[in-house]
Amino acid sequence: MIDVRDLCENPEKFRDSQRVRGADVSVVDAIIAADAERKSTIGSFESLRSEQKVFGKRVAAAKGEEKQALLAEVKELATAVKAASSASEAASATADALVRALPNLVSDGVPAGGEDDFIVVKTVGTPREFPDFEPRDHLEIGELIGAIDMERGAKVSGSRFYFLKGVGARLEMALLQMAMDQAIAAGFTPMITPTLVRPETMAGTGFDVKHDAEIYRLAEDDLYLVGTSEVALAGYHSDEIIDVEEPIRFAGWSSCYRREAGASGKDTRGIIRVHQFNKVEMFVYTTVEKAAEEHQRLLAWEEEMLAKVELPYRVIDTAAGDLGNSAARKFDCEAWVPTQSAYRELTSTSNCTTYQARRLNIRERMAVDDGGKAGTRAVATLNGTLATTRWIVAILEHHQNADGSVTVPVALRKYLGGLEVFPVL
RNA sequence: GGAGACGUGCCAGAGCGGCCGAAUGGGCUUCACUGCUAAUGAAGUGUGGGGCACAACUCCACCGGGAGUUCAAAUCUCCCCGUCUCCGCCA
Repeated sequence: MIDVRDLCENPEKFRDSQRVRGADVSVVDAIIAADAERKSTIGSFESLRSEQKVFGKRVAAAKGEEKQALLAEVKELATAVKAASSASEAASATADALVRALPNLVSDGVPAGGEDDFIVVKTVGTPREFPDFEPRDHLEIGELIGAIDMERGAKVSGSRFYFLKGVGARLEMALLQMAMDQAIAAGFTPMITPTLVRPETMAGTGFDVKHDAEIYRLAEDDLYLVGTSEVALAGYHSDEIIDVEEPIRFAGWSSCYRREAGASGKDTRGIIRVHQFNKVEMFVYTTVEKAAEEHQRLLAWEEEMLAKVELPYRVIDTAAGDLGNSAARKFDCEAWVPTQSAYRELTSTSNCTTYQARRLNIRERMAVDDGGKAGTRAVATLNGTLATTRWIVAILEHHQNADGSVTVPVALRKYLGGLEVFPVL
């Protein structure tokens, strides 16, 4: 969530942010009003409560008849306190709900508009031409080399489920391992995270547990399957005061689960859009001041991975309306998928500034000059993809040969026992 | 799955209806002492929120989380979460 004090002091900044997102501007004023109401109800509760406490001391000191008289008198006050208390709780809850529903303040420079209004930051490499043969799509190749079995995935688990088999399974492990190794070399702490989390953790990361159709729920246990290890990694330091003098960098390895509820009919072929996949995700806790430059670093690490698998790609600066609630800015790396003649998202890195940290109550201690009191403030969080199952799509298609075999990118070979080609079976 | 114990501040650990935001010890910070280190002494040392100038000051809330009893709850009751111990069961 955002900083309410900031919002009350600079409402126009937040209205602008809502505008570029194409979101409702009036909520800004609704929040200001709700916050004023919250303050006024807290004020009346506190003065009544204070009065009650003073009275309570007199009751404790008194004896016999005098005590009985005081008790009779204070009972009325007690009901008034109770009423004021519930009024202030209700007002706080209302204000809180409004604030939590407000998406993050969009960073300066983010293009306005929706999904199609992104800016291409740069394009790296050139899409491969296929002058000598008609390229096969990743599923056709995957079946030829015995890497992907969609049919049996559907038989066992339903649509959008699959088996990775043989070189397919090996490729995925190689990819993720290479991502982990790169992260570790860069100073990240490797993490294998829970994939079922509590509602508070889900909500803290910015997901709406009740309404988000993407989330798998285990109603019986009130647990939620994560769509990314970001959720668990953000929750890791919840309700803590941490030291982010040096950025805390985690590389999370986990399976990810997505219902893909709004995507029926979209990307139905192959493993480009599936209910379950694996991912290595970078997650960073840092200061607000350092967040933007860290964001660039995350992007650079993603590009380093893309270079290793030798794929042409472009980087886009996602438009405000397509940011999601938590992000203030988001860069996607999209690799060229030959049979679709399109760039498809392989990585996504978001700067969530203090949005997630506020929801999850993750703070840092501020520096003090002399022996005075040290305050706290929310940290910034960022995340970015290093590798996912979807990368297999681009790798198989881009590196395919005329006979259906696939040349293994050089950097991956050492993770595949030196294998240079995935042969047709 | 069954039985029980516990959950307090940075840590350890008291408190078990009002005198408790919370003893005591350790840690940490500052100051003093000291040739340096150590030792010793003194003071300070939570978070969030309201009033107010986001100062001083003052008030309110917080003793795992939530609900309740009471004029009053860290302290009593209930629910949830977590930790530990024992028994059973099982990859």
